[in-house]
Amino acid sequence: MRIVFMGTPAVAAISLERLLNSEHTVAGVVTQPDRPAGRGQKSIAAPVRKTAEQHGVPVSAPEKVRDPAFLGALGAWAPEIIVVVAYGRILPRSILELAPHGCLNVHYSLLPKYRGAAPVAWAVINGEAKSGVTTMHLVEKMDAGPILLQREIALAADETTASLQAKLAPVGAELLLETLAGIEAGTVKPKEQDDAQATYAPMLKKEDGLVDWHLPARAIERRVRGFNPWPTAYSHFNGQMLKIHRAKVESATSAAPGEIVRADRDGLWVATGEGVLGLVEVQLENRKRVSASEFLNGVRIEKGAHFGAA
RNA sequence: CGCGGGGUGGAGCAGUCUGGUAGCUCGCAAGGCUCAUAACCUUGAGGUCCCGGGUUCAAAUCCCGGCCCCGCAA
Repeated sequence: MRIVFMGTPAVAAISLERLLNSEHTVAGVVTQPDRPAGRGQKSIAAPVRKTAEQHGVPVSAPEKVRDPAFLGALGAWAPEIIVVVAYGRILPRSILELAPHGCLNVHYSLLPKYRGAAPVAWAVINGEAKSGVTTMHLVEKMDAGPILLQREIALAADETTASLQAKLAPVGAELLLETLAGIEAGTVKPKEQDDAQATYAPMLKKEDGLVDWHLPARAIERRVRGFNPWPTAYSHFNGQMLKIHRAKVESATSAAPGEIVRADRDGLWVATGEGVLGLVEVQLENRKRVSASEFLNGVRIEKGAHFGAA
């Protein structure tokens, strides 16, 4: 089929790569404009743009998706179907209805669960045993379109958003091809979602990473994994921000949430609302990430020291 | 020119403002103690204080230039 691909981050680039290596024709690619990023002010190109350019596929990166010039170019590519993978923008009806087969979306959850911007992270945060990928037709309501194909995947006990993302990306690329083949053959039948079963996975914010020590240790540990690689779980120690990259759970406790109950070669143990959280790998602001024992080598822990109060 | 922090024995850090014998925790080596131990005690090895200039009687510390790392913000 003749396809226009819309996407932005690395996960999307993997699907695009797969499409480019298939029998389908990618007529054009749409991605987010390069934005100044990084420590200096360097303009960083989105992964999808890099992939497209490596393959010599024309790229459009409109500031506004309703820009008439862009819509004209999109129409000129004459797609039979538009494939959308983590593009990062709500598409207007004019685009949803532009191609004969409409817009096909790859969503990284088992819809109707986890509709929204951060389905992978929330699946980890909520301690789900399984997640997956869903392909569906885009409609105007967020992630509510009819489902085409779906595939499950089990989460590991130490799953992070980063690791799950990495697992899901190739599965999504594969499911995308299957879906396209099914559409061509007329064998996949759209199935309406049961809206009553829908749950939402809102976009994460920087502040979400701030650890609430009143939560149970196991909940905090899941958040540490869910917020990896972004925004990263963090707390405050001696007035400085301390990121928590990895942690583990221990049961017993009898101290105020946030208080350091033990600091030895086994790690840095902090009391929570329920149970004790062992910090395994941390990073003080402006410092490199280090193991708990290395961190403790350089800090002096006073009796009653605690996390939380900045 | 987005804001800011940092580069000190193998690791993590203090010391830099108020120049003058390089310090702490850990690791490592040797010895001791112990039924025993990642425990404890003693001793020891190990450092171009990122690089290059400058100021000074004297620079980890002050000044100029460079390289590298990191946090914030995007």
